[in-house]
Amino acid sequence: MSKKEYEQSHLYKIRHSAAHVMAQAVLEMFPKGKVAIGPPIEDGFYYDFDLPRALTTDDLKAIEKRMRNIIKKRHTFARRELSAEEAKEIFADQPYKIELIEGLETGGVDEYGEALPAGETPVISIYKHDTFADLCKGPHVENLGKINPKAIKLLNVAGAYWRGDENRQQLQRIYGTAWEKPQELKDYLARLEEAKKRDHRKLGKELGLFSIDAENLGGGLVLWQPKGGLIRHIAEEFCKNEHLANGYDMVYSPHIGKSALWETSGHLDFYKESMYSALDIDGQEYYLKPMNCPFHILMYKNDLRSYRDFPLRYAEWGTVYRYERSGVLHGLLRVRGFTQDDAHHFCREDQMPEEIDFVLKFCLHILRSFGFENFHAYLSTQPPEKSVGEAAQWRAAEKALEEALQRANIPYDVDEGGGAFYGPKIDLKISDAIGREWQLSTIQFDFNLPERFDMSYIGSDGKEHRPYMIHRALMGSMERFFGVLIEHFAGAFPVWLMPTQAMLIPIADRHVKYAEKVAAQLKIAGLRVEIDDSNDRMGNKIRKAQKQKIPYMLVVGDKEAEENTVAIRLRSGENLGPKPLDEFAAMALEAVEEKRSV
RNA sequence: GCCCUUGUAGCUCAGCAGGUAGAGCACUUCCUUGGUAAGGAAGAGGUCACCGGUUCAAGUCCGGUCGAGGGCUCCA
Repeated sequence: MSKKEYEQSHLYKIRHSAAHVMAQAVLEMFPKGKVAIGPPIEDGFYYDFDLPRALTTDDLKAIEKRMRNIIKKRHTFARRELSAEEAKEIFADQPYKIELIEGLETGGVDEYGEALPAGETPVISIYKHDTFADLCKGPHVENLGKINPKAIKLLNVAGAYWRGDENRQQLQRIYGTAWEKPQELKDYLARLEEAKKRDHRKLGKELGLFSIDAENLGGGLVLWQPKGGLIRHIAEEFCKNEHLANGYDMVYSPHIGKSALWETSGHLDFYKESMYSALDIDGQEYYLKPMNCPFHILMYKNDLRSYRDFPLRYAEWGTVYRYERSGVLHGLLRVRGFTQDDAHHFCREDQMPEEIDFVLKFCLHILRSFGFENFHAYLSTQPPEKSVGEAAQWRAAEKALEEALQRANIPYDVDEGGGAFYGPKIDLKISDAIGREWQLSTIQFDFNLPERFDMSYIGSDGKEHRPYMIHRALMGSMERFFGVLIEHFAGAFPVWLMPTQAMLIPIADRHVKYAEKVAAQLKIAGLRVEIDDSNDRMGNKIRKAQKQKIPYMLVVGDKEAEENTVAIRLRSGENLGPKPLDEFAAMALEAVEEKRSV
């Protein structure tokens, strides 16, 4: 369902109406409470309140109960349009509503304070049910009988700033969810449970993939433990080889650079709040790099460039450091130090469409190799205010991006005016195994840096020209990519990525010798194999391997040792029975080759 | 950074009218040699995040600091 369709849907009305009911319930409990705004959101709704005290989980339960009682009375929703004066009278003791009404009065914003499309004048309307009237443009259900009291639930309370501005009043936001049928609510709650089980922070700990030691090391700084490190190594090796096979040059650059570099690039003007403070080296200021581009540009400028050199593709697994406010750090998904699979393309204008086509295809190839199949792109075009570069350049670049998306047959939305000041871009989001979207890849034009660094090449006309520059990251950052990968596969990675691909499970001590022989052979065949020679019974060895999500469990006992076989159990629980060793090796290697799971 | 919640053994958690720390799993050792998700026993492991206060006495109450979780804002 698209955003537009959602806003037309019955479900949207249910949620919007549930938000009003919640506001009524809260005001009944806190007559002096102030209400802010309460829109439907994906999967539910929220409402912001300014209350005399902090809400507890018991309050949530009480509010929820009250909501059910209100709903059962099946009040009808009545819409009424009114003048600003009258609205101000009605909401005289609701300062947030007054502010919204004033916004509507002067025009340009809707009742949530969001900017309206030019030329649209807002109509002031209220919706009233029972004792509660709210400034609202609707739509709502006709009456509360349309809401199933068993299909709503309040989820949590969180802080939120009035109008998202941290300098203004902080409000209490209650999040709730509402559905048409109780079963849908149940399914939704089950999805939340499933998401919790897949949480990469939990799995990262359980599977020994990575750790973050905020106390001793620092928040947002990731330690890749051996198993996670191995997965990263395999992923990087694959990707780097693909890059080399596709016309990229692999480059390396240092982690710091002189302040002059960042002045030229403009980062110290526009990006300083995301950069760490300067290091003093022999009286000179150096900065930790938040981006790799200036380095690649210096590499470009190291030589006189000819139009014949293009396209030039510099790729680097570049580790960058960006200041993120402590409250936003989140596992691997939001960190302070991370490694981008970064690259910069330099080309001529006439090559640009082809270059975009290439990079998008290459990007999809990489993502598909890791098991992502569903993509959604967002094309962001020139912002209406302040941007660099000529309009013709922007149009040509936007056209190239859009046509590449069409050729690649990727569904996309256009975010008019959503581009950065320095160029249009494509952000590519992937959907994971349980339907959540994650942004990984970005392909972005840059009309700014070539100018700032005065980059040039000699064209066929013998004159100097400015090259086109394209930034791109496919996996985005290794950290975020890994986090998404963990959640996508719930830790059960495809065989080629598993740190341990097969666990040998000797039934008794006397079978360890045979297991060692088998392990040695499988290692020679190129598989990553371990032996569980612990004192546990077979059942527990299987349990341990299963919990580690090891794809193949190879049970060996008297029978197997005698017949030179292994009894194969898959992590799916399927038991394939005894198979000759080379048959197993061929089977596992095929799964590796095809980047399949089991 | 801000608001709410929160911080006890490697992990998951109990301990609560304030009276000198507990369980399960994991770990070590021993017994057991067992055919597809937990065999048994013993042992070791914690200055209850840190600093300060109240008290005869603080894991437990109060204040501060440092972390974590859910959000806001932002983003690879």
